[in-house]
Amino acid sequence: MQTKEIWMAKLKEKGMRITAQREAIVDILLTSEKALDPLEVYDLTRRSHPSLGIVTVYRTMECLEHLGLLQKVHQACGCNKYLKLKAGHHHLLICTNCGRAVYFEGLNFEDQFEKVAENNNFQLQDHWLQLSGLCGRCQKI
Amino acid sequence: MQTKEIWMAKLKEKGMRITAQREAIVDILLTSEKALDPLEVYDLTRRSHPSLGIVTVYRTMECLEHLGLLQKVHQACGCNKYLKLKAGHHHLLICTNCGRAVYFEGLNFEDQFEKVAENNNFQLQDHWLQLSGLCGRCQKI
DNA sequence: GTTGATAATGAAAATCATTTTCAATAAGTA
DNA sequence: TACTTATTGAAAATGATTTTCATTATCAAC
Ligand SMILES: [Mn+2]
Ligand SMILES: [Mn+2]
Ligand SMILES: [Zn+2]
Ligand SMILES: [Zn+2]
Repeated sequence: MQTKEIWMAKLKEKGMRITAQREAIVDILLTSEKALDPLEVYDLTRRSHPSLGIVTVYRTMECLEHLGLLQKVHQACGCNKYLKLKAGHHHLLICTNCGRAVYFEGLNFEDQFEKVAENNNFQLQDHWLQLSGLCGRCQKI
Repeated sequence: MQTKEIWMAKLKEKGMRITAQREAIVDILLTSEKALDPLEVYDLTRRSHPSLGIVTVYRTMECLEHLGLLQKVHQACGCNKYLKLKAGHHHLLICTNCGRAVYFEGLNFEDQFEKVAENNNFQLQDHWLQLSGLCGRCQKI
């Protein structure tokens, strides 16, 4: 099953209807290599679906976030950008020039985080790690 | 020299004037154990300075950020909160219940971050690490 | 395939946070 | 003290997001 089919199935599962607008928005989000904000999604989606309203973009993205398919990404350029979520435990590497986002794994700092929390009398719940730099393409420019 | 004196001196250094409003806002920011957004600073400062306008809070906080005295903190509850900056390289541990923020040091992952970036053909520029959990006081409630 | 209940849509209005404008005021230097 | 000019706060402007609501479209039941 393709990712898009999985996403649409999840929508259906929750009793939501499959509409042309939702399909178009999902297409954009699944294709994008970088996190997008609602206005960016709106502009990109309108190329193929000019009558789309931005309200529908807001509603659809919020809904996809609740379904665990999109996640919010915080960057210097804004905290209202969303990226398709990858299953499992990962962290992000983001290009400061073009915004390309890459999930990476392999680092495991949990124990050290636990120790720091303990030292400070905190009960650790979560952690947030994000790397930023220039992606391959953007280094050459 | 007290921290407040250092802050006021930095303002003066940049040709800015010392006003009662700025002093009151700085008092609140230096006293707070957690990151605050402009509206919170406004409410807290108005207790001692009821005629204060919120525009002045926005302007003062932006200015303190540019001076490197405040930093923006990103949290689930909002990305417009500011915390007094600590000199040197630190990371934050934030209570998800009360917002208390603690700087910690001692962890050094730079080499591993470098390696991850390299593996992904990125030129590393920065990293962002933040831990969250329940602080000592909030665990007991 | 029709029908009907109701979820979804988009335009417009409302709301909320932040920024800009501007006349009055206050800080700090001479 | 007098003067220059940065600062202030009210009000207006802006920009992003949310709400409202009449219309339309989906999809399950016939
Ligand atoms: Mn991790
Ligand atoms: Mn670090
Ligand atoms: Zn790039
Ligand atoms: Zn706490």
